[in-house]
Amino acid sequence: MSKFKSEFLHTLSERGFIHQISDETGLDDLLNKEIVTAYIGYDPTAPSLHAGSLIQIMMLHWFQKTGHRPISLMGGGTGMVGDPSFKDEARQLMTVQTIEDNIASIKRCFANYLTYGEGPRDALMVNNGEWLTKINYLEFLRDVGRHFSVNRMLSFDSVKTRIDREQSLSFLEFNYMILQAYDFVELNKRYDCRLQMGGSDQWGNIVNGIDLGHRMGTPQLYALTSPLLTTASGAKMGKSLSGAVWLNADMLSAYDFWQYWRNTEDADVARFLKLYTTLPMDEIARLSALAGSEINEVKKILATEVTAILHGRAAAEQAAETARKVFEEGALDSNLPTVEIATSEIEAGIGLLALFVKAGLAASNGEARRHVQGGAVRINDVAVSDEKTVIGSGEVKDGGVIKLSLGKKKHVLVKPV
RNA sequence: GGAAGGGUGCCCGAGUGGUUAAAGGGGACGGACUGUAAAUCCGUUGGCUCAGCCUACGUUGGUUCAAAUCCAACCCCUUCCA
Repeated sequence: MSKFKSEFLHTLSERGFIHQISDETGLDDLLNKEIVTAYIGYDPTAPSLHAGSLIQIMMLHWFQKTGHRPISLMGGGTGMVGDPSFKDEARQLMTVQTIEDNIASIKRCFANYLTYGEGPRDALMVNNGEWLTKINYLEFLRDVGRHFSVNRMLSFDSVKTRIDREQSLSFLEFNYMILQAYDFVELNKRYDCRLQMGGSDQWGNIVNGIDLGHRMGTPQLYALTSPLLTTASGAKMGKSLSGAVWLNADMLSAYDFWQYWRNTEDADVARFLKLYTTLPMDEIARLSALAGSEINEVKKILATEVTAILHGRAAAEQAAETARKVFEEGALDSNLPTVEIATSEIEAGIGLLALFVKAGLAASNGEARRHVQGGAVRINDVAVSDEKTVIGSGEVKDGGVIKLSLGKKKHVLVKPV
C-alpha cells in the first residue's frame, strides 16, 4: 500500500528510491495533475559516470516512464567550480577543455535510459554552461547574491565536514551552492522545471534552489533525494575489483560491468533488483524470496538485467554466457577482455611480469612479482610460481591466444597480432 | 602585514639525528574457507635488471660520517590579531 497517488512517487517509493521529499503532498498532487519537468545535475568530473550515479539515472528513467519530462543537466558551468558538499578537500580544478570532453563522453550513456527528442515528454539534455558562463558578476550579486545568507550557508552539514577538518573552503567553492540554486530557478524559467532530484548529499543545495525560487518569484519548487547508497558491508557503490565501475563501454567492458553486479552481496540483491532493474515488482518479490544456492541464479539475473539496459540485451547475454564458460566450465571464451600484442614480441619470448603489466593486470613489475609470490598468477590455467618465467609462442593455444589469470576472477586473453 | 600551529606513503596517523621503505589503523589487492557472496583467518600494499640498487616524509639549499628528524629561504594550509 502506497500513500502516493501519483504513479511516479508510488513507483519510486516501492522501489526504495526515496530518502526525502520537500513537500510530499504538494509534489504528489502536482505529478497527478500534469506533466511535470524535473532535472538532475551531473558534474563532468570524469569522462564517464560510474555505477554510483546509476540510481539517479534510474530516477529520471522512471520519471519519464511514468509520463513526465526529465532533464539531464550537464554541469559545464558548475564543473568549473566544483561541488564542495561533504568533500574533505578541494577538488583539482579542471580545464575548460577537459570539462567539454567529459561532457561529450558522459552524454552517450544517457540515451540508453531516456528517450530524447522534441515531444512534450521527451527528455532534454541541457548544459548549465549556457547561462552560467554568461553571468555578469555585479548583476548576479545584486539579483541573486542578495538572497543568500552566509550565516545560513555556513550552517549546512555539507560544508561542516570541511570546516571541522580545518580544510580550506575557498570562496570559489562556496559559490557552488549559489550556482546550483540559480540553475534550478533558471531551469524553471526556461523549461518550467518544478522538481530537482539528486542524492541525499544534494539536499542542502536543492533546498537552497527552492528558497531562491521563492524569493525570485517562481512557482513552488520541489526536492526529492535518494538515499546515499552503500553496499550492505558499507562500501560505496561504484567501486569494483579494479577501480570504478564506469558506465561507458570504452572504459569498462560489458563483461566487467556484468561481473560487478554478479558479485553483489546476498544482502543487497533484493534492494538492487528494485533500484537498478526494471523488472516488475511481483517478479522481484519472487526472486527475492530465493536463498541459498538459488540466490546465485538471482544474481545472474540481476547482472544481466542491469547490463542489458546499459549495453543492450545481446551484450548482456553474451557476458553471462562468457562468465558461464569461464567460471562453470573453466573454459576459455573468446569474449573475455583481450589485449593485443605484437607476434614478434611473443616469438622473441616475453617476461611473465612484463606481460602482466602489458595486459593491464598489474601496475608495475613489482606488483606482478608480488602476485606471483602470492600464488595468484596462472597462465592457461596453470599456476606459475617462478617470476622469471618467459612466455613464448609455445604458450599460444588453439584459439590463437594466451589466457592470463590473476586470482580467480580476473582473466585476460593475450592475442598475438 | 603580525602571532601561533601545521604540511609524512592511496587515506588517517605515529615518528624530534643512525637498527626507518618509515609503527598502528582504514581501504585496496591476493590466498584459505565458501556459493564468482558475506563473515573469519593468513599474506601483500614505492620503483627496478629484486639475496643488490635507486627514489621517497611540502619545495630548494645547508650543517653532519649520517636528516622525515637540526638550520635557512620559499610555497601552501589552519587559527587569532590588523
